[in-house]
Amino acid sequence: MAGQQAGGADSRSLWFNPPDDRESGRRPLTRERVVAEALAVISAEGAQALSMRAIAARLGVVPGALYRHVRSKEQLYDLVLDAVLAEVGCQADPGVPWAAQVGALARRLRAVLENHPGIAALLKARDPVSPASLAVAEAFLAPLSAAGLPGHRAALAFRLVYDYTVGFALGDPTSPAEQRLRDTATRRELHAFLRSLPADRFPAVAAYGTHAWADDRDQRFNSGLDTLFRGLQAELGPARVPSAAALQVDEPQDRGRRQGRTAKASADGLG
Amino acid sequence: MAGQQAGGADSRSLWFNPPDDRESGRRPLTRERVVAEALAVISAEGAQALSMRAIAARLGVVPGALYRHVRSKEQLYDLVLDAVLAEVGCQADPGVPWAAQVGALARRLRAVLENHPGIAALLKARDPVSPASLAVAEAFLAPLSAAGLPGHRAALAFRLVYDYTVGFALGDPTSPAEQRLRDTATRRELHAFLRSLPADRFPAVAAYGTHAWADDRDQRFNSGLDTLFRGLQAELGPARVPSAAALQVDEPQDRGRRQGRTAKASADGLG
DNA sequence: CTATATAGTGAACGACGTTCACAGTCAATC
DNA sequence: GATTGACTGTGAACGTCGTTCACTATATAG
Repeated sequence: MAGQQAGGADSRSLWFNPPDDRESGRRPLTRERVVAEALAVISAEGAQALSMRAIAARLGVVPGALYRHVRSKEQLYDLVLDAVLAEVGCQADPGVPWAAQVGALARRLRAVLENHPGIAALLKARDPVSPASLAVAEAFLAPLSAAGLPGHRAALAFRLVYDYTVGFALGDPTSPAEQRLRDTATRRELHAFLRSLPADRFPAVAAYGTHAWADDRDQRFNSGLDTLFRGLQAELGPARVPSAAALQVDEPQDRGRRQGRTAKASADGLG
Repeated sequence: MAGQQAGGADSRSLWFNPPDDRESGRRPLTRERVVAEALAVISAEGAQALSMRAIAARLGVVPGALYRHVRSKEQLYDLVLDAVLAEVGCQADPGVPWAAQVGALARRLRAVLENHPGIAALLKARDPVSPASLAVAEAFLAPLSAAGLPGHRAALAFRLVYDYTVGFALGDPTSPAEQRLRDTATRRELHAFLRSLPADRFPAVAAYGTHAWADDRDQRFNSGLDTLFRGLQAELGPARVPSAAALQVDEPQDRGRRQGRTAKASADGLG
């Protein structure tokens, strides 16, 4: 909404349209622009490189100017987190089994978090209750409770999947440690080191350790989600356990239970 | 390696044991003392309050002096992480079912992490391969593979439980956000806020949200662990499958196992 | 045209990690 | 016993950070 005060400037000098505000110039600062630039810094150089001075420099402004639009760096963190979480699309397709819905959401959440390196740490450390975070929570809770989990259980299941996803995204693939593992040589070195461990003291690590540290992240994440869903499914009833590998394109299972138990849960106070 | 140069000092003067260093005096700095003081700062004021200058002040020393014993704050982080992980007792009781072993270990890990506020974030962000972290990995992997999970699966299961535990500990109960939730008034406020959400946009959050944010942490952690174990059990097969593959490990490995300095040397190598 | 609100400036403050020339101390050597 | 030399700790500095504050420029209202 902050667009067009350009008219005033135009009327002032007919001859010379200053190269102006069109794309980069003197466009006035707004909170949105500050947050957007913060996101740009994070995407480009990671959250640990986010400094007030860097943002100010990119905006062609002196550091102190930012404090007209943002109370503190802490508040900026909250705004940034909300903006990032808003990038998770929260529309769901109710025609699809619960595990597929929740799985797709978790995958989107992980993708968004890993596109903003270092943001997961902030998210976990602050855990703000913001509009976007509520939308995410709703998107998780709806299919879980529609699947038949009573309210309390649905909330626990949500936190389980959410904590796992954020926790996973924290081991961020652009961190120096993970980056080094991308290099085949260091990977070989790590393998060799792990295998060289004394077999009487670290037998399992020596044997399987390489999978635990160097395996493909996608596979690890999806496998974890599958295990998690199997556990939730078992909780849901001894019915059928869907083969979880292909949950993204599964056949519809049973629909029409949406809005089962909404009324009940409002009865229980806090435990 | 750094222990006992005291012998030399003793032999030097038979008559007079200088009142000295007994408790506080001029005792020389060592890497261990620096790390220990760092742990003390973290336990007392959290990891975000850990500064070189704070450690130096507590040790009655000028900041630059620390750099004689520690290359950088980064290296100090690695040393601190190893020291913290070493506090997780890794001796297992092979007589109990795998889920009990893994569960007990995960609970100990969480307890240790939450006793050092803010440490989980460092652990996740750095994920060092240190002596103590190898010991923890071994303690997780052994019962899992002994339970019949083939090596690859055991490694994935270990990472799943480990990532969940560390991720959970990250939402640290001493953080300002969680601390505020301890206060009944703010809790009521949060409840009221959640229930006041537009029921057409956030029905599930309005109904069950309070469990997701304000429920007891212990209950949440244990419930998550249970769900997780159910998932792993399902993966293990409806009946226990005694896979002959990895059973060498279910023999008690090393009962008198003091978790010693064995692999310590290699820690210095990777800093 | 003047008065007022406001967005941005420039300079500073204190805390941080880190470096470096120097001084103090002790063991071994000449 | 004096000299050397290796270390350990000192004091002061550098550059960066978040944040504050008195100021100036600007744009609108009366």
